[in-house]
Amino acid sequence: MTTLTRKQREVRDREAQILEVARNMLLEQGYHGLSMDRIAEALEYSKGTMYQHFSCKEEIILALVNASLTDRLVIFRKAASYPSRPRERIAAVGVGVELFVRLYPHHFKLEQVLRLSSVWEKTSPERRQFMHHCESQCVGCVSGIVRDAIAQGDLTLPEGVTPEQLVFGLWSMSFGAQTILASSTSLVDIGIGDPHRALAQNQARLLDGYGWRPLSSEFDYEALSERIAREYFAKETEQAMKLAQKANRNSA
Amino acid sequence: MTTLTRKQREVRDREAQILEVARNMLLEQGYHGLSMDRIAEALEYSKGTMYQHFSCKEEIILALVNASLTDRLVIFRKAASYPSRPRERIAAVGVGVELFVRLYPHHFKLEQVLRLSSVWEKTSPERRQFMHHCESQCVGCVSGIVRDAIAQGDLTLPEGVTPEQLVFGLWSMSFGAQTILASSTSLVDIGIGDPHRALAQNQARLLDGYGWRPLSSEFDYEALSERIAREYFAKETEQAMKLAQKANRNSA
DNA sequence: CCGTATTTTGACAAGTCGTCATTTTTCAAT
DNA sequence: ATTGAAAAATGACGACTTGTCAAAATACGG
Repeated sequence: MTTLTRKQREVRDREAQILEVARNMLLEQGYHGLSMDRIAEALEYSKGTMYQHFSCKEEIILALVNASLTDRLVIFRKAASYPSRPRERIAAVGVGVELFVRLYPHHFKLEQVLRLSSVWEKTSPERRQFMHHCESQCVGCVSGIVRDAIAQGDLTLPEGVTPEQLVFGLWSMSFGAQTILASSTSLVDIGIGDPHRALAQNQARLLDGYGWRPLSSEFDYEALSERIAREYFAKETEQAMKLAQKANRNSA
Repeated sequence: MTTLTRKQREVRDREAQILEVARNMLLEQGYHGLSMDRIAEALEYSKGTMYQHFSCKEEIILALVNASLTDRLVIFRKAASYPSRPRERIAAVGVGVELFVRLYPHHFKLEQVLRLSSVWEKTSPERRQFMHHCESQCVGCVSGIVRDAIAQGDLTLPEGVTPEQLVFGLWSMSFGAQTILASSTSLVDIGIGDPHRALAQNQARLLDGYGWRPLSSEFDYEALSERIAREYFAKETEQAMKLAQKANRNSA
């Protein structure tokens, strides 16, 4: 397996370096702050070499997004395998998403850039496909849980409503909230003190609205989430903690 | 009132022309397709003149967004004044948003661009403030309805849940769905045939989840929405129809 | 008709991206 | 070691940005 020549290893490492530098540039200086010249300068390579790794800067952005999306899928799969009633497995997905957001605080900013048509259109079919794969697998994880709930009699969807429609509800709410969060300075002004909590509660209420049992009033939702985070996602939670501490230290 | 010199009128008209040209450019060629040079060329003015109207292209984008946002606020206010039970007034807001989306199909694409930090940061405080004003007024409209519902006994929010939190739920879901819609080619692949309908139903279920009466099962939600669109928003609906026809003609 | 005030202009500086002919490096075969 | 062909790295270049500003064109009151 490890039959990579020194050259090949060098190339692979450099790719990682490019992504690392690009991520920081994007984070610190936004989309316009990302420039091929400056990445090359930072790594002490020429611009031409950069273009041997990525055909344009949009490809770098998509590569970054795909990297976090890969990890998100791992989290989704683990959450969907949480050995419990479907309603609790959905809660585990919610916990997973929150952990993901904490582990990749930049992800939604990048995804936002990527969704611009003039950025998206420059990306390669290969990377696009990979992204779509990750996305549809994530949707599939959740709709699988929905189907299990129906099979077990915990949930009955009305005529004409598909599991995917319900998943779309959770997805759009989560995506919307995270995007607003990532790009809005002042959510507190409007009266939302703890947006993550608000999101979790709203999602729970959406499921309640579909009559998915047990209803959020029938069990301690917060306690469950906390337990899932602490026990089932122990490793990820710890990692997120460390990252938060590091961020604190840097800002201090 | 009409004490504008010919010169002043010229200037005002030109501003409208700039926005018109810029909107089409953005729509047809995306963010990267918008260039000051090309706007100037299209209007047969020099670039310098453009910069007398807008200090940068980001300002143009925000001006466009503010224009549609102004109309959105009008729609929200009208919807909130729908003379009926709060639950139906909320439905009217939903109808209003859908009409808005149809009247300004470009709005969410532009808002998406605007939310990029590197775009937002270049805009002027005056225009930012105007946008925030529109947004908080819209949120205020909806939270007013929520408060009315509580006062009338149709809705009881649990301890620690504010009306704004519920509004955040509706907002994030709507925003998320519209953004996904505006930037995703293939929602059908995932199994969402009619996203607008799916959104409306999910929002209704969210309110059901909070126990806001009458529940969506207790009245014909679709019929109500249709009636509101046809009767209460007659003018706007007709306008949207015309726009759709025009779009069809153009694509044919 | 004149002189000032305002508006318009487009050449310019500084900065992008992506290309591609040259140069440099690598490495297997001698 | 030496060679020479293949692969990789380079950076000057063309074509594009945005935003500025001295100079030219225009407007307009007296």
